[in-house]
Amino acid sequence: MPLDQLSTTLAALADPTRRAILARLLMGECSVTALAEPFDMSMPAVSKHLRVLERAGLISRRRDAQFRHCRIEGAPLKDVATWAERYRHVWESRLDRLDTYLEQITPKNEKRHGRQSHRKSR
Amino acid sequence: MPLDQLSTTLAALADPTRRAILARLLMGECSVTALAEPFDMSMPAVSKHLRVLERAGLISRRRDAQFRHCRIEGAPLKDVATWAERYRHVWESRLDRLDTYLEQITPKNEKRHGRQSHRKSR
DNA sequence: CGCATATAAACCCAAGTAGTTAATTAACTA
DNA sequence: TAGTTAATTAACTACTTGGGTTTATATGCG
Repeated sequence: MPLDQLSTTLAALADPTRRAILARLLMGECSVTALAEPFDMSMPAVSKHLRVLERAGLISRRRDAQFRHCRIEGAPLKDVATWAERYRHVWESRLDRLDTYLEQITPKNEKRHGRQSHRKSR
Repeated sequence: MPLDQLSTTLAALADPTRRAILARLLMGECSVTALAEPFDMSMPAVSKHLRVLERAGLISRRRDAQFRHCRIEGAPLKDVATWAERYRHVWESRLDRLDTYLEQITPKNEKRHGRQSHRKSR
């Protein structure tokens, strides 16, 4: 039930066809037919993917005669990058145990971080 | 249909509950019960979210007595950040090149059809 | 052993998604 | 005006997902 913007964006990106469409749009605007060409898929299927991308704000469309030209929009991608950056230290640190990281920010706490009062027995 | 790793990761992240779980794990390892506490949701529901996160490689679990401690894993998040970086110039360049391209194919009396205008004088 | 706690598994259900083909709208062209 | 092309909408099927309950399993303790 992704109601928030970031969830909508990530859901839209969680499909290889849609990411391929975005990659194609990196080269410039494109009509729907041209976008559909690389895929072994009917036009309506591509059209639905485009609607998902548009709803997520990842593309915009404009009419040009009988064509609809699609264009990539960067803002939601920036949100994704910004969100992921929060976790940079997780993949950059060589720590085997995040406990060590925790101790850096809460030095006096010897307990585990759960709020339950059970003590470990080993 | 996400068979590839990145699609699986993005699908797992496209849920606010699961992102909240990851944010919580940023503070350190945590039992399932402690992770579930902030959510108005049954334990099995949380357990399912954890399974999705684990399948995506975003967390790992270890048994500790009757507890399962969850730990965040950074590698898939790095993949997301790396993927998004490909599009950095899209959100940083304010689409100068695409504007130029647009002007080539449509004279300046064309009308925007949908969203906010990215047209700017520069 | 018997009970409590922690978590997972199995099953149901409603809603969403991804694809299809067929029909429809919109715009150009002759 | 009719015909062609571009793209979307409609109607349908199959599958997945996120939630719920209920049941099962594993561990620790008295």
